[in-house]
Amino acid sequence: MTAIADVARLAGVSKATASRALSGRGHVAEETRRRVEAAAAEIGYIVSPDAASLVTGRTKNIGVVIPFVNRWFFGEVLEGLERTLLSAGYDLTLYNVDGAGPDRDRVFEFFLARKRVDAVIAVGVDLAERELAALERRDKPVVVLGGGEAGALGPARLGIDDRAVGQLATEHLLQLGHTRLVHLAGDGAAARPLSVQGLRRHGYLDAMSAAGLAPRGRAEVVETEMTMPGGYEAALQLLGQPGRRPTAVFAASDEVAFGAIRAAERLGISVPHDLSIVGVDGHEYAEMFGLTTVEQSPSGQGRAAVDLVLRLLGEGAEPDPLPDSGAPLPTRLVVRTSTMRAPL
Amino acid sequence: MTAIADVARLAGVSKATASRALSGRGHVAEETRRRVEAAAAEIGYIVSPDAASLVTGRTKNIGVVIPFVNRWFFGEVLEGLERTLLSAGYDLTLYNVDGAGPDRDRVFEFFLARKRVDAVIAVGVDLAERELAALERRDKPVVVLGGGEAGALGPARLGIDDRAVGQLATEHLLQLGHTRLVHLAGDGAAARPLSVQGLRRHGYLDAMSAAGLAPRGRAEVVETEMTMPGGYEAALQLLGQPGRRPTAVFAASDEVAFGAIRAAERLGISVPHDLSIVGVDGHEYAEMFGLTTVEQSPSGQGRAAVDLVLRLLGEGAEPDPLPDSGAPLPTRLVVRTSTMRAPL
DNA sequence: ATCTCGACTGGAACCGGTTCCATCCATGCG
DNA sequence: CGCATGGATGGAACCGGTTCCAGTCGAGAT
Repeated sequence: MTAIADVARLAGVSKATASRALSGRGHVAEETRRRVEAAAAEIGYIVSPDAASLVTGRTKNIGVVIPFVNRWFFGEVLEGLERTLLSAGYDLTLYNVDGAGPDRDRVFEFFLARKRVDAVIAVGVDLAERELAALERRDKPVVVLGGGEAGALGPARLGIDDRAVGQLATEHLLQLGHTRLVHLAGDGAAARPLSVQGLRRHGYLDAMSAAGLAPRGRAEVVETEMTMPGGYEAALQLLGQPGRRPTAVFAASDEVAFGAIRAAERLGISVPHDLSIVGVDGHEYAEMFGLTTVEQSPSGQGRAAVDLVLRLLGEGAEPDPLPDSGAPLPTRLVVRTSTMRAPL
Repeated sequence: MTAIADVARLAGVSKATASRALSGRGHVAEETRRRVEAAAAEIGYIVSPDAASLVTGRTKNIGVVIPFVNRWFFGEVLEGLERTLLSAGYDLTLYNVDGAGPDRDRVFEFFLARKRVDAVIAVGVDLAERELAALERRDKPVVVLGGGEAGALGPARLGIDDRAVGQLATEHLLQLGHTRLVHLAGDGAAARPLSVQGLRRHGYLDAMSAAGLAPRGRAEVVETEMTMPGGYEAALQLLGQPGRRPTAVFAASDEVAFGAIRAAERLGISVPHDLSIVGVDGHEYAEMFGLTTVEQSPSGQGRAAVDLVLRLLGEGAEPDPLPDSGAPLPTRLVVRTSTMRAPL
């Protein structure tokens, strides 16, 4: 119902002219345009995106692959993506994919391979060669946000410098005079050195050895799920044992740090007097917890990813070839009350 | 590239037959089907959803309108929706809309009005009359999950019985002998009695007056944002004042409860000895906090919403007209260590 | 042996737009 | 004044499928 032919008839013009008038492409007399627009408004006409994309080959729809929606970082990124895409007139189709498995294959080989999305933004997922190849074959631009090897060939990458983040957080603790540190790392930090958690761990180790600590890998690293309960359990374990406790903890994410703070309190260990804790993310709740953290802006990263993908799609009149590509997104240390000078 | 015509040519059949073979509609000889499928596989053919939906009128795509993605309940619902839709072969297009404003209008009047989604699932948003009408006019089924008036006309509704939840939580505290209760309600609980927070508040008030408490509205209700910092600030305020403190708090959500627990600890008030706290949601972190709560299953609700919407779209061979419609989704009280008998 | 029926297949219309191409016409210029 | 130029418009092809309709053919019924 209410196809463009109806609009054309009502306005007394041809389909071709109606299409030009409404889409703004090509030459249409000002008065004709007005007539067509009036006709369209009168019968409540809205273009069929299907029909349009069938011929233009563009869907104005971006596929987003994301492993979690319920972790703060990912949720923020998703919101940033959505808002930005929406205001650019794009739809966002969500694919919640984590780990491997048939579901994941189905997403890449069927859902994303169809002509329903113009491009793909992958947030915090390591794309397999095969998956990338499948997308490239249908030549869909891919933007990867977070994790992975920066500057590698293949898809456009975007993200903070996680290794620098690990260094920065660790150096903050070292400068406060701490020498007994522990890193609560994310699962798989050692096994996947190029993952977010792997890079943060690497930065931690760098800073430690630069400070002359832990020459033979004695710097402690404990891996745990990057959630609040993950941090809680790990810290309970770590701090509950008798013997020399660490005086400072670098948590791989703010959520882990929250859990650690709570565990410390539970054990009667005062933060920051007995234990300094630093996280990374700039979580919404960091202020409430008084958490010192390395802030990043996930929603800003979402925005940046959209800007990049739209540029790859040739939107926005191509202001420049491809600017500042490669430069990591900004982070900054925010000192609150969870860290202090080490006890003598 | 690689249209169905190519497949047909390669298999030596007509487009019509190729289409029938691949979609499984109509009669095709077994051997022909095999040939067509082999041809499709050989050239890596995948149907164009645009072309298909242009003629069938169905997009196999559902629009989801959700106000937050970064609150636990909503994130879980979203995951549930996504997983279920995916396995039914549907895409999920996300519209992150909260409050009012031009963005919201744009979503309803443009994005959702186009022929790009078959139906709409609205999670925790109050649809305006006008918005509903716009969708109905393009006859798109609408399923509303959470909030609003149950059993009302218009869109299909689905959700837990929030009033009963409020009652249940409150009765738990009353049964433990508490008489000085406070309800940490969500923003707008009093102003919008049919919202989730409004109904929970109502249930609380019901239980209180049934117990003979607060005959003249003396039952305390404090409104705050339904987040952890929201609960933290409100509880700090509430518990920090001198004078007779409440001995029990019913928090409108687990996140609020977590904030309240933390505030109490900060003030040196022991939970549960000095203060009992009960929440609602069954948050992933509830166990870690030892929080007594009224559990619901947001991801299960997402699943249920998808089932309902697919039934409205006439999928699944219509097993029954419309079963158990109207029955609220299940909840249950889970007692942990944040509540105990009132001090004498 | 003829008729009927139903499985199987191909031709062609159609979904709703966009865009190429040709035509028409009013101007600007030599 | 003739002609090139370019804006405005319409006709028609096309994007890639699905589906209606008609036709063929073999098997079972009469």
